[in-house]
Amino acid sequence: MQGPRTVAEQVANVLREAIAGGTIKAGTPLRQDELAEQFGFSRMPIRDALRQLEAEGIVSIHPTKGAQVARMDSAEISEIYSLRELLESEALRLSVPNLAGARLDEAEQVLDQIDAERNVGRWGALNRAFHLALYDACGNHRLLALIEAHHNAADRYVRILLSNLDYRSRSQREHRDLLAACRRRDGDRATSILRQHLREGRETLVSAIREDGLSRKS
Amino acid sequence: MQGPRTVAEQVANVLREAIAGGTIKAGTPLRQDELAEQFGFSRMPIRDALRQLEAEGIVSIHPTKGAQVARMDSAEISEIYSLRELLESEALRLSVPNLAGARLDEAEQVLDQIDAERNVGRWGALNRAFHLALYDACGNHRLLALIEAHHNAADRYVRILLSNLDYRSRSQREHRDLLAACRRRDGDRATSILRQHLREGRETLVSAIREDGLSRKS
DNA sequence: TGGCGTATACAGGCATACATATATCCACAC
DNA sequence: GTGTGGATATATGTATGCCTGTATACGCCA
Repeated sequence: MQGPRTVAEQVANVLREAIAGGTIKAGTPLRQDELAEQFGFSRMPIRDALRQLEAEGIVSIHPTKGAQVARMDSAEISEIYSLRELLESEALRLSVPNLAGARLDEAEQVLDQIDAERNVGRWGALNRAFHLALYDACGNHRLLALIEAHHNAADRYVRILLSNLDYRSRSQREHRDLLAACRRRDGDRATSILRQHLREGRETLVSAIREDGLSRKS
Repeated sequence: MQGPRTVAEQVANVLREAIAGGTIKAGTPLRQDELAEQFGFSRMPIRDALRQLEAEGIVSIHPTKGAQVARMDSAEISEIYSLRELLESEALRLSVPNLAGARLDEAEQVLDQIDAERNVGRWGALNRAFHLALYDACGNHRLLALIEAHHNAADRYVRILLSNLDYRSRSQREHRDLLAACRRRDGDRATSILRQHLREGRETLVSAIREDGLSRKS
């Protein structure tokens, strides 16, 4: 696994992280000239990067009007969480019977890291790593790719969730319950916990967005 | 609804149709300057078009190695059909209670068009139109977008299916059964028919690909 | 004779330059 | 004073050229 081979990929990675971390807010116009100057490259690789991010649903591009960080209202958040529930419960169901013990140990280590991690910015990535580790043995690469894409799309909102300490500790309890069910090879129980986990995440997030007025459509 | 606003979109549409229709076979390298000369434009909009098609999973791009029409082996076809089963049965389940009678009439007209249509190239689009009409009232735009994306990705293989007259007549019978269940608002029966419909499609396609040796991985 | 290194050719990534579309603002007419 | 039309500015879309990386083939050395 080697790093990005093209400038466009590097730019896409930096922008994705900046957007997920909240450095660049939703609705911010992403001007090609501006970004090109900031990154020290020409507009071409920036164009490629923006197209890639558009495909990931992180930015939206309108011809001749340019790109901006995709705005999401609570309805879209809700849609993404519904899809996560559908996709991830299926992946988990397929994965549990094939999950190697080593993979479960890895997942547990990730949970310990989350408990120990003090840098808020890392929680999003660790949270994703935990979930993906459990689905890894599902045997459907495209399903995994879809799940990862939806994690990316919702990442900056998940980080809002995780910055809430109450939610975070409850989330960790559910994570450990989920892991235990996987160790028992109890796929039904595991998917049930996962669905509940995601439903709570959606509800917490939607109400947080509603009251903070983060929701605005273009 | 206006046509493509940029050259890149036009090129992407033409390439997508050419690939879906079998004019450009799987594994064919898509060279930028070659396509640029054929289309009469420069390489830049062709690059943009290829990036977009890559995002749709129709072509695969490797840095410094260029783009080629994505090869799919029977395992990937199988993955796509599993995802279609998951996504479309959920969409149908959500949609059935809200389906307007007018939408069902439209779907029925599409079925009549399929029976009447003699141009094989049109069947793929009509088949997609029928399915999407049934899911239209599911209320989740992202789910619909995912379903449409998977239809595009598998389109050229679905056309192989539909060129088989036996499969096509059986498919039409299932389509009409499906429509009838929707009219009765019997969501459970409808999703059951849909799952069976997709499973048969997958099996027919996988065995057809296996014996025709269409499957080769890069 | 076989394997490794180098050279050459080809294709894609990136930069620079030019064209075009859209939005905004100002002026003029009603 | 308001509305409309045109001009201008700005940002994106497109064209072209150069550079770099990779693959392949040939030659040399072991």
